[in-house]
Amino acid sequence: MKSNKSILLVEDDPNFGRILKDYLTINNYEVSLAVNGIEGFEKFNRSEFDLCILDIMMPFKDGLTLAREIREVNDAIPLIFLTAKNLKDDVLKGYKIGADDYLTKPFDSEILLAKIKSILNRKPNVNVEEKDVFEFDFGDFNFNSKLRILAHNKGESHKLSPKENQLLKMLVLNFDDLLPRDIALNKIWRDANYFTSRSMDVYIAKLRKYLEKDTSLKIINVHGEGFRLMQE
Amino acid sequence: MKSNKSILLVEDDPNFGRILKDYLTINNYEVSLAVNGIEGFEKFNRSEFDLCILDIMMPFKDGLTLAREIREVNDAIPLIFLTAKNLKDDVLKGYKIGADDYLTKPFDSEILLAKIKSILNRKPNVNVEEKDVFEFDFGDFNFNSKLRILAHNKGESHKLSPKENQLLKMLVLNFDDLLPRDIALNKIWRDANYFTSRSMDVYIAKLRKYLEKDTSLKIINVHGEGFRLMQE
DNA sequence: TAATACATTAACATTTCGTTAAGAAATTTT
DNA sequence: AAAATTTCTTAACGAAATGTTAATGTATTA
Repeated sequence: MKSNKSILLVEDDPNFGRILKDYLTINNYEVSLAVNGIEGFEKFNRSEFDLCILDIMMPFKDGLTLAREIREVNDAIPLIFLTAKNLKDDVLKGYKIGADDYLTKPFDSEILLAKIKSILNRKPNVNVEEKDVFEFDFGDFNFNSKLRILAHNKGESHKLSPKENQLLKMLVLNFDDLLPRDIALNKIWRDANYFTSRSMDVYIAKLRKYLEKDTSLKIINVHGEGFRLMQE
Repeated sequence: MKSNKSILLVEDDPNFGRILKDYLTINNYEVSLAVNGIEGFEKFNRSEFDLCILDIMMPFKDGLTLAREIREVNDAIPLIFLTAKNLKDDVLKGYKIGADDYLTKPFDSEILLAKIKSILNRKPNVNVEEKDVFEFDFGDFNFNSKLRILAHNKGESHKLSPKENQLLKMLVLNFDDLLPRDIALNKIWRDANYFTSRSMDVYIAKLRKYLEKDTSLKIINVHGEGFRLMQE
């Protein structure tokens, strides 16, 4: 029975890190401890984790930067931040990156445990089936979302910016179907409001410009709902 | 921005409740405020919410008891608890019931907002239950209510507005049967009065115009009752 | 036939979208 | 670390889509 969930703990204070690791281990989690953001990211890439607990204040690479890097690779894994008391800004930045929760040090270990359980219980591994496809052919294009390259059959290639890339990928994954605005906004911009919505429109316009080399492809708007990439 | 999420807020302090409700409303949530657990449970059962924020300390029926009742009916809806001081026991009880998060009063409103967004953005909790049917064939038409397209077999497609779309969907779901006026009004216009009724008439007229490409289809009026989509 | 309910068109108000451009912010190059 | 480049956000504004209401006429019922 390997039901033990594994946790990546990144904490620069060795004493505190050790104690916390032991506490979590006693409570049947498999814990990997890294002492800074750089080591944290290496460990993250080397194995699979169910949850990350990141101290925000760390030398070399802080927890927020690490979180951004992790999010680029994995947009689903739950993140919990540890922050010194009253650093509201850090907390909000954390949520903006896509944190699931935060705790202000010093915190109660039982509560951390409850949070971990709560977070892990509600996510029975959502993205299991979603094997990460990153190359697509549609219309006259070949699109590699890992290299962020959109190549036209008989034309030059185009490098895509991160946002262009994510948006196009979501459109392609929903080819001929609706990509709801809110879903794209919450996934790519991590917030759905007037401004992010305007920003998304700008990116739709950019993508339309790229795609117009194949006139059979269209990104059409469904008013009030979202966009649909289709071929006529 | 449409598709506002709705929140049930249960808080016995009327001043605080009012302020919090207003704050959330400004931030585009639809908030229903209840002043105690009893009223909270009634409201919960009367309509659909995306999230509940429950004060723990309340007269008559406290937040934890209310949460247990809610969980009996709905084991997925996110719950956030508000607790007065650091009443660790309450917090742990809350998580045991299946809370998603908690905040200790006084708390920062921006952080509450970030938490709400974080919880609501990991969406797949909500729509797991019923896969919505959204494609219909009737007469010479194919109707896709997700893309809001009404396509004629040998003719062009028609884009439908949200209200046209909802109304046609209700008619189709009641094909050959009566669609009562107030049912449609309450569902689509969220209110049944003289003006919404006139507006519905306008939309019935629009739909009739679309459907007249297939002369066998009719939307007939049942005087004083409603409408009936039928094929003769 | 009077009262009520329904049908249709058109004018208007509101919301959402598309696009360009300016300038922040981040990243890369020098 | 300064400069150049790329990426992203925000503003502005016109265009398009949507929704409401008024006005007027027609059908149904009592």
